[in-house]
Amino acid sequence: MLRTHTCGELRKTHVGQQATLSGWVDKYRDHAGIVFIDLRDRYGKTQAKFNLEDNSEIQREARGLRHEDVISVTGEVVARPADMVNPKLETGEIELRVTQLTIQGKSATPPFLPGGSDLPNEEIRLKNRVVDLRRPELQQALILRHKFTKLVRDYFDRQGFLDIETPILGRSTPEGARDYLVPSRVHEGCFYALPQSPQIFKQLLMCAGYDRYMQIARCFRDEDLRADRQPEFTQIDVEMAFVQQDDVLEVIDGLIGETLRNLVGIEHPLPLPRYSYAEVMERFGSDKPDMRFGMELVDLGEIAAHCDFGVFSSTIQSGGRVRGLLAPAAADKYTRKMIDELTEFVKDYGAKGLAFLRVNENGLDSPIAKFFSPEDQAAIIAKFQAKPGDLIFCVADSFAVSCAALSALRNRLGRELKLYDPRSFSCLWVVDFPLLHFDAEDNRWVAEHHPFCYPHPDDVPKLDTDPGAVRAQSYDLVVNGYEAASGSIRIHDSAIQQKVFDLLQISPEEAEYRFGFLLQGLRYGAPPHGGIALGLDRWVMLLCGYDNIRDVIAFPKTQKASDLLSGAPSEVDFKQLRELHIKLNLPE
RNA sequence: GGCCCUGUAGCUCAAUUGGUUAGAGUACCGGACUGUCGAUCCGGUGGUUGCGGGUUCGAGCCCCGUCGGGGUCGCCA
Repeated sequence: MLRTHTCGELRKTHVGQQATLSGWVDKYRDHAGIVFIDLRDRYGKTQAKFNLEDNSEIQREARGLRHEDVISVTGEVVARPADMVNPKLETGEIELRVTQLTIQGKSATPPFLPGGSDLPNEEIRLKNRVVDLRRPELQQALILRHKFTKLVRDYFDRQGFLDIETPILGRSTPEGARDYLVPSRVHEGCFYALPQSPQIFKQLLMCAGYDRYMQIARCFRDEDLRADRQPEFTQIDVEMAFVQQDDVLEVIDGLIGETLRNLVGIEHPLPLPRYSYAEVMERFGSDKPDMRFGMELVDLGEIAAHCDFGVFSSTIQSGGRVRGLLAPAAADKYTRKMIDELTEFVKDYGAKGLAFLRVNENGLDSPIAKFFSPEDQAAIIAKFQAKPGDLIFCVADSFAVSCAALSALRNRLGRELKLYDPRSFSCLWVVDFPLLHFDAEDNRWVAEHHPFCYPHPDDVPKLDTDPGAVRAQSYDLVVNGYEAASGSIRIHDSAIQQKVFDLLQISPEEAEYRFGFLLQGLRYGAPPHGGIALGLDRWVMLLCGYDNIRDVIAFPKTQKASDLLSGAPSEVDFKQLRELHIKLNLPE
């Protein structure tokens, strides 16, 4: 071994022992007669000391060491003089008095220093990912990711789940996200699709009798990226047979409890609270509300309907909603200019404007206050339970727009007003999603989750009469405002499946052509089953307290889905294309 | 596809708002220094201001286009 200990390991108890450490030169301090090297590996840092009197040859060599050189050093672990202890280092009570030095790998001048305080921009970091990955923050994130996946596998193993792999090269299925396609050499003109999720395969495994399945599965979706979305990402994929919705939620409750307890030391109350989709949309305007703080939406419909403010009253008349939220003690914190900025912000979500009301000792102070009678002003204050110094924002629009605008505003205000501890966790289930929504553009019903999602038993009759009111047996796990998992009970009854296909305007022939292999699986004795998938990258991001998943992925892609390190995607040889029967037809 | 932010030395940033030779810290190179830990001190190298046009006596700064990076809306069953 080229080391006897790691760079995070040595303590006062090792004093007097011989030790060999290997690692990267994090910092060097050259005093001519004495040279200090902070040697770094993923376990920590240890100071190596090269004294002229100990060995002049090695000491001279040490003076040539530079950042990121890889070296091995051997010597005696010695206690530092009391006034030379470095409390910032775990190993700060000792140092290694070096008598042997091997330069294992000299480094070219690095583009930036992993130990530096100024972080370069992300483009530089991604192009030089090897250097970036040496940063302790990134190393800790990947270590936590490992601990999480291990905890997940152990948890499901204890519960009797089998880890089974499913194909990466699959069949393109319609609906859902855009597929990544892989051309077939053997089958001219045919393509595989990379899985958006192992959805159909895990259902087939249920039909095949593997009644508890889990997999940490890579998924691919060719859609635009976000801070929490990569084109390839990892799901903790779970499916269970002979279960109902409560059974799935219970298993996941246990996993979440164990995860938060073991990885971040938080006892989250269990079972996780459950809210209906209708309730969270009404109270928070979002199907993934951040419950670390309150600031619930308040309905002003009654007052708006009869007030003199035309924007409000006409919205109510045309079937829209007037709702608002209260920013506590924010009246002085938001100047008119800042409120104008918030108005622009909500316009991104379709709102046409943002009304605001400052609450003071005398009532409401606002350009629109004059439209409200003293009684209505008092009623508004009462509804919001407003106190002097508070600031009320209102949006008048369709239900959908008021939800989108106010929930975005709520998240922003919660963050800006520091209404919650960013290290805290708030997890909840959202259940009873609608099964379908009507796509006005295409003039048809579209599955909210996916076409195999079982309707709520009480709502099955409504499939014929009022499809929009049918609830699904589907559920999302929401953590700090992120969709952290999503799943459903699946249809295993071919008559109901047919009914859903009918609503989705998928003909029997088309269904057979597109999902024949699933329908065939369901035909030969299908058990009731359901499952869920957790977004692994998002979970690790949340556990780390980060706000983008690139910092928990070793080699992530940019917003344009390219890998700046390897240069993917790239052009390929004409020969490769010819073998695949592909002719390029590029835009001008 | 839309909107917003961004690109100046290897890296992090500045440049008195259009004005002379684009600066600083750090890294790198050379020198001094035997207890530093953001070592210190002295000196030095380093720039097609992402790229291409335009306006102007004059552009890092203004305009148009384009490329890269980030955020977001649409999109993501």
